[in-house]
Amino acid sequence: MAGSTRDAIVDAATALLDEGGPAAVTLREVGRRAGVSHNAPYKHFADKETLLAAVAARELHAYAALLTTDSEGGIAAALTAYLNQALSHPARFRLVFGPWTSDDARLGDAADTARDALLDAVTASQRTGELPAGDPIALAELLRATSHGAIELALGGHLAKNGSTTTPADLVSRLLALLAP
Amino acid sequence: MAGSTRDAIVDAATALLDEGGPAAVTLREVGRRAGVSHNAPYKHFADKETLLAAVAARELHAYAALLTTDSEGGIAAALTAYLNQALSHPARFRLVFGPWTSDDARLGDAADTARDALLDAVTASQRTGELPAGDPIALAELLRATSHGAIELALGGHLAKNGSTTTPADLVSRLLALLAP
DNA sequence: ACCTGAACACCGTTCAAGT
DNA sequence: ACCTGAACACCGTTCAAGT
Repeated sequence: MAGSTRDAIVDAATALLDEGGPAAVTLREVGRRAGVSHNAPYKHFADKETLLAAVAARELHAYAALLTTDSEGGIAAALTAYLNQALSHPARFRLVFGPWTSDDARLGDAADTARDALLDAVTASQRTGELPAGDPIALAELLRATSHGAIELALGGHLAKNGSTTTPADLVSRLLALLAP
Repeated sequence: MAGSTRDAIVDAATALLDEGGPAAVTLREVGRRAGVSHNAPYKHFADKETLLAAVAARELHAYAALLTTDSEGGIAAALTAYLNQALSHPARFRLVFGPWTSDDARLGDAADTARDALLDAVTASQRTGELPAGDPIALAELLRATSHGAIELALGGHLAKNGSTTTPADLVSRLLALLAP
């Protein structure tokens, strides 16, 4: 079972992150859950940050897969899948797009894969007329910015305040309506 | 000098946050810089999180002030000021809109003040015709979501990649152009 | 009311040693 | 090649005591 311990470590770290945020991810508890000693992770990852980078990379690949699968339903379906994944795994979302001191190569590659998947969904939707012509990169960046901001505001409780019942999906829908040719 | 020690503590925490991110804000270093012992902060704040909440509340008031002052130049000027403040103090931005386990009352009030200031800028711009009629709250939320997402992507290095030179200001400008009546 | 110094529990990381 | 147990430095927090 090559990499079985490594996988168990990443699984444990992801579960702890989901349960209690970054503060709950201690190498001691990770080791305990993975059935190894508290410093066995150092045989697989340089340090805690590199372990978290592996968790983030895995999540970025999940985003890429979602965007690819659901882009057949157009950009609206792809973005809906993106929002759902982010909102149901908030700690992972914040980890992925939070501050990274070291630039792990795997993490950068995973980020590129997710970005490319969104770009493909945008160009496909331009062909079907769901989105207007023009630079697809700029279009993808605008869609992503609004989606991320909506997610962040929702996670922080800054949305749906003072009688407002706005959801991230509402904000993205409105942007798509503005963009529609 | 009532509150002088307290101010020195908040100042030191803010400076450490700017210099090295949240990890650099240790109560021991805060105390050292403020000229007090490493646990004097506990006489002014319940714990580290409450101290950081004070830093965040202060920054939120700065956002509110910027939005109020520059809203005379219309929503474009107000949002430009917002982007500039966020991009020049990235760690504070992430602290303010990051995950909060406790809901400090001061922090909630400060967030409301900033949100109201943006809302005022929006309604003013609706009067001058810079923004279309319609629910100003929904409009403010859309503008804020796009601004926040653009800031987050820029801070994470996900913008201006692969030959793209997009800035947060570009994305917000594009949204404003789409919204213009 | 505000502050200090010692102490405690916990965590990331390193090291010598085992298989 | 992978893992363990002891050890070190550092941090948040608490406590008894001082002014």
